[in-house]
Amino acid sequence: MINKPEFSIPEPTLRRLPRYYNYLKELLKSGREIVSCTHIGKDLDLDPPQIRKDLAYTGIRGVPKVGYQIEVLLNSIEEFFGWNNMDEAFLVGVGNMGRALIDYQGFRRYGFKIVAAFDNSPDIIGKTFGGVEVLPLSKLTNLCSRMNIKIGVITTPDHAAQEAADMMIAGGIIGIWNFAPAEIRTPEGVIVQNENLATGLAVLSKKLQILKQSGKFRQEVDQ
Amino acid sequence: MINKPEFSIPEPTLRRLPRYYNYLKELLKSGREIVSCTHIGKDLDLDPPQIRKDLAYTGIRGVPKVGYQIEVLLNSIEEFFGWNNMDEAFLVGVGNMGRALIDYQGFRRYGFKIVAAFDNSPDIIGKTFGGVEVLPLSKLTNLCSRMNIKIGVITTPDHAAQEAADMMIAGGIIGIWNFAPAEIRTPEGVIVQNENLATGLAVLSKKLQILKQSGKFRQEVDQ
DNA sequence: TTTTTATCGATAAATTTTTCTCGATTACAT
DNA sequence: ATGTAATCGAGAAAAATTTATCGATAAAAA
Ligand SMILES: NC(=O)c1ccc[n+]([C@@H]2O[C@H](COP(=O)([O-])OP(=O)(O)OC[C@H]3O[C@@H](n4cnc5c(N)ncnc54)[C@H](O)[C@@H]3O)[C@@H](O)[C@H]2O)c1
Ligand SMILES: NC(=O)c1ccc[n+]([C@@H]2O[C@H](COP(=O)([O-])OP(=O)(O)OC[C@H]3O[C@@H](n4cnc5c(N)ncnc54)[C@H](O)[C@@H]3O)[C@@H](O)[C@H]2O)c1
Repeated sequence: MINKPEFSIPEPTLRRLPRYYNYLKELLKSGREIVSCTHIGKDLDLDPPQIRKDLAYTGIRGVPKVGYQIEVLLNSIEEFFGWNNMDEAFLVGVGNMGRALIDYQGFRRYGFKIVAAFDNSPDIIGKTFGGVEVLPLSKLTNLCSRMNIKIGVITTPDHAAQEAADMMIAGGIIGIWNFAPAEIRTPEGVIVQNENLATGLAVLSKKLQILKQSGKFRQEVDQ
Repeated sequence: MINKPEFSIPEPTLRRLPRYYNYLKELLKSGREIVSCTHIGKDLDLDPPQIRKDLAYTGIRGVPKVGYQIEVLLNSIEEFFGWNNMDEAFLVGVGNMGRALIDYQGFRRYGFKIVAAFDNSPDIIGKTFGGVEVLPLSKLTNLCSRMNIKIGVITTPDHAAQEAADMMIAGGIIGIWNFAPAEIRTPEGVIVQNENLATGLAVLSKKLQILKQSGKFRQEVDQ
């Protein structure tokens, strides 16, 4: 890897934490107030020491023989990710996927909200989805810097992804959540998070292939 | 990890391969016929030896000083994943995300096709999206086993995910691609691939947070 | 009160994954 | 032809991550 930031938190840990969060949120809802790593491990099919280590990254401490208070744990994860202060984002490409993301309220929990959407199709410009009006692409860069938006979501067709990224970066965006299966070139200091759904599909189908060949093995898998 | 199948292929490799594939497909389109790992590494910001090792898992061999023939490489990856023979899948929960997936033709490339969709809402049952008619849930299990479907996609609300999974499994499904951020309990021999989008979002926002604090670092990130 | 048991934190060991090294191979230039 | 440079494959080394171990602690039981 040529470009590797100084990251003290292991990325696998970073990826597991939201899962714990969801799980704990449900657990709290179900009436439980305290939980141990052993218990979590059983439900999530993970090793308790790993869970303990992951949770420790958020700064939390458990009590021997007892475990963790779920509410405190949830707060600790929220704090760790900074989900308390909302990140406002722009989205480019209001097709099927774009609309799904705009409509979806579930990301609020993670301090994430799409506040404006852009498209180049006259058929879509002017329409409103989930309370967000679709604006012409030409307004993207300017509005972006005026509103001081730092996160952009790309849901354009693949061939338009680079162009969308360029406009976002020109507007001051430094974090791009890219759903197009396309490589985006960006200057230093811009983070691209590729959300390539085909990856999960490929992993699943390969595992299935192996399963079919070599006799049954066990379930469970993360993203 | 309690349940760990005998997997000879590293999962990170499995996750990088579709990315190579997309990239190489574009490269071929652009007129290039041969490529070296050094070249790929520059575009994808990965180390050449790693790429070489990843590609070797598909059984391909390169030529020193030259590299790989892109077309052969693409075939090798297709073969490796078995993308040549189509996997037919069922989908449950025809909301925003479900419709996006049904409409999307891009997964054909990976030997994946949604052939039937199910919902419990009378408003949606009977409608057609992307040539796929929405059927009532009650028909799922039976049709599933009759058509010998092995892969199911869950895009229901979180609270309905387990129920959907149970019906799928009753119908003989052994691979579940789950978009609901919920834990699904399955019997042994069923593979669950969780596609939790919040994971990517959390990783992005955490990296951004670190970036903002500790001065600029570099871009690039995979899913 | 004392013993037993579950769980924690810290650290060590094992495993997995990435990165490096080096000899071999091939194209291209001299 | 011969030498040079780019790239490969295989295996070693390094780094990261996961898993195991162990003493400490607190709750519950005896
Ligand atoms: N739909 C899915 O399930 C799915 C799955 C995996 C990946 N993706 C990827 O997500 C992206 C969007 O997919 P989709 O299904 O929503 O596609 P879509 O065709 O439904 O939507 C694309 C939208 O982008 C707009 N657009 C086109 N060119 C543009 C440009 N230059 N600038 C701004 N907007 C532009 C179009 O007007 C349209 O509204 C694609 O890259 C696709 O590969 C989608
Ligand atoms: N939309 C997004 O961008 C997004 C992002 C991340 C995760 N998700 C997850 O994907 C899932 C679907 O999201 P969505 O935005 O498409 O929701 P949605 O509300 O648009 O669609 C849900 C669909 O499921 C159907 N449904 C409800 N109960 C059902 C049941 N018991 N059996 C079968 N069908 C049932 C509903 O009729 C509806 O058509 C949710 O779990 C959500 O958390 C969505």
